[in-house]
Amino acid sequence: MINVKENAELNVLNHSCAHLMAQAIKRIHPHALFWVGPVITEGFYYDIDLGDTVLSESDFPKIEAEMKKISKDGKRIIREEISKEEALERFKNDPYKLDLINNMEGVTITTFKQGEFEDLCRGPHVESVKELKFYKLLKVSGAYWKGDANNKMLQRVYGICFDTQEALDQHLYLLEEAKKRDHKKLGKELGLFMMSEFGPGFPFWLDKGMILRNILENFWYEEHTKEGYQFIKTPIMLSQELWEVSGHWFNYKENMYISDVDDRQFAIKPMNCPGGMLVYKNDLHSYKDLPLRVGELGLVHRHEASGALNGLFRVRTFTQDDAHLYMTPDQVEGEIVRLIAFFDRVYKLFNLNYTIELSTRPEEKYIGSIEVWDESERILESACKKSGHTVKVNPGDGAFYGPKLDFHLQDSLGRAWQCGTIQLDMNLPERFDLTYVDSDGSKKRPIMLHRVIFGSVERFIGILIEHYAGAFPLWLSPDQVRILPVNAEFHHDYALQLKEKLVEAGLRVEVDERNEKLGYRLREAQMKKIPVQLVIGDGEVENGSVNVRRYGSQATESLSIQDLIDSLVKEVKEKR
RNA sequence: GCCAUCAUAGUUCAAUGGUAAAAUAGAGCAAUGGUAAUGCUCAGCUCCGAGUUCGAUUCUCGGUGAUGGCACCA
Repeated sequence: MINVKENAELNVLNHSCAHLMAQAIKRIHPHALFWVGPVITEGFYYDIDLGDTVLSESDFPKIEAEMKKISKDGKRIIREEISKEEALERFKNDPYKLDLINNMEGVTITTFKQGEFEDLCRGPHVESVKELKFYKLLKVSGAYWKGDANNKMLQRVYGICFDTQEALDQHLYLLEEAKKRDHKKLGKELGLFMMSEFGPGFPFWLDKGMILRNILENFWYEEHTKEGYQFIKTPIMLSQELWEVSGHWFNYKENMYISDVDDRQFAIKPMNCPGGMLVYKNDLHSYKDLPLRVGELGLVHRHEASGALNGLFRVRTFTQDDAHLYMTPDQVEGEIVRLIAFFDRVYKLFNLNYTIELSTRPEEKYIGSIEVWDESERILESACKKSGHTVKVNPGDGAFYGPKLDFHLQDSLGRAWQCGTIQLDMNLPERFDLTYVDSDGSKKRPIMLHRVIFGSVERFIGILIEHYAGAFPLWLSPDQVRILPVNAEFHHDYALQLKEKLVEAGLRVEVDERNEKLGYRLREAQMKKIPVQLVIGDGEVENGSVNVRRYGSQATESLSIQDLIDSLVKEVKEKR
């Protein structure tokens, strides 16, 4: 995907296009009032107050036609600097512009005018509306005024503009490709998971999806074992008192599912940490035990807003690949360097590129001293640098309990996903009074980190589905090999023997012996994106070979059974 | 939660104020096949509730769910 925002020329083009769209809408709906129309990563939008008029995508052709007319007319776009008084006078009938003007202090106020349409704007713009030729309106939605849910909702129209027809076509093509990869669609087609209206936001995992999940989770356990983690499983339901200690009862209650058990209230856990704290406190810890790395694939439930639900990307129950790390202050930096290397290894395996962002102390709502925050942020940043990463800083974006590093993954279509995170927690160790015994026999407070690599297993699988477009590498693929006997009857025995040998070697294999022509069965195997298809007929039976065709390739290759097994087993082992 | 759009066989979809066309998947029969669809037959559907109407799958309202955004967020 093209990042319009980072390309100065496209940026200007898109912003001018937003004005062009506003002008067209104003012509069609003279009562329209406009809030702001910025450029975003992919195009632009404009927030519009149309009173009772409702825009829908079916209005786009009309608006686009009007835009074309204005563009053809070719008015110049004229910049004008005006005084605040002049601005207030000129836009006196527009409450939205007045709001903007009244909030402008010590800046030059400029307007841009094209024909009859004038808009308050910082610019810059293209010279003339003539330059705006290759654009498309994409979607319409509601958006809160000033992004505040307490405010009224405006209508937001999205569009995008390019400097050539080819670039526009390319973009629209990528949007279509993304649709084809939609994990909700592929998940259904490949039998990975399902949704039911009886459980909105609660995915059902199907046979093939469970295979994928189990592979990922086993992989996770193996890698964490290598990294010196121990594993626990904490209950999904715990009493109110615990959530009061952790603070969730006061800060997160509206997102928790709560139930009466005997005479007490219990909550289903929205996070794993409080349970993890209890495990830590179950033992006395020596400084010699640190750093202590405790992992949990923890099933959590959160009552997410109904409108937020989205396939596997946003669900109400999910499994976090969580871990809590406890350490002494002087172990923090080394531990984070180690974590970053670990994250790197995992993401690389999936061919996912990533960037790291550091979120720092919030302006107002935070606990602990500024000195400790500054020191923690310094350590996080320095660990990134030592790992050879540049860090983007998001000032004030940290949690109230500590700063964090977020890992933003880029999938094969260039889209970004926030998955991994490393968070320093200055809150829970205090609340739960965590201690370890130091070398001098005194009790000390450990530093605690939360961290996830996948983020949630569900979301990560959703990303993988779209990233691979459903065609998983061999080691991840729920179905690895499909055996296709040319004639179900004649080649039956050979097919079963072959399957047995492959299964013996640890591969996931099915024989398709249905009474259908080879082409028919092969087509289905291709559509199910099964990595390896083995055709066996008279020739293969005769010389004990297999005919191999890989997903996505037309080429076929003849191999001995042993060579096939060796190469597939090697491929799985190397996680290719 | 908010705004908008949508809801028809397992799936993908057509049509209609007089209970619905098709493809694909499924079952049966015939065909014994060499790298993306063999033919025939059968069976299967209007999300839930109310209203308008002689009659509603179609119109209206409410509910539920989904999709695209907003707000929230792993």
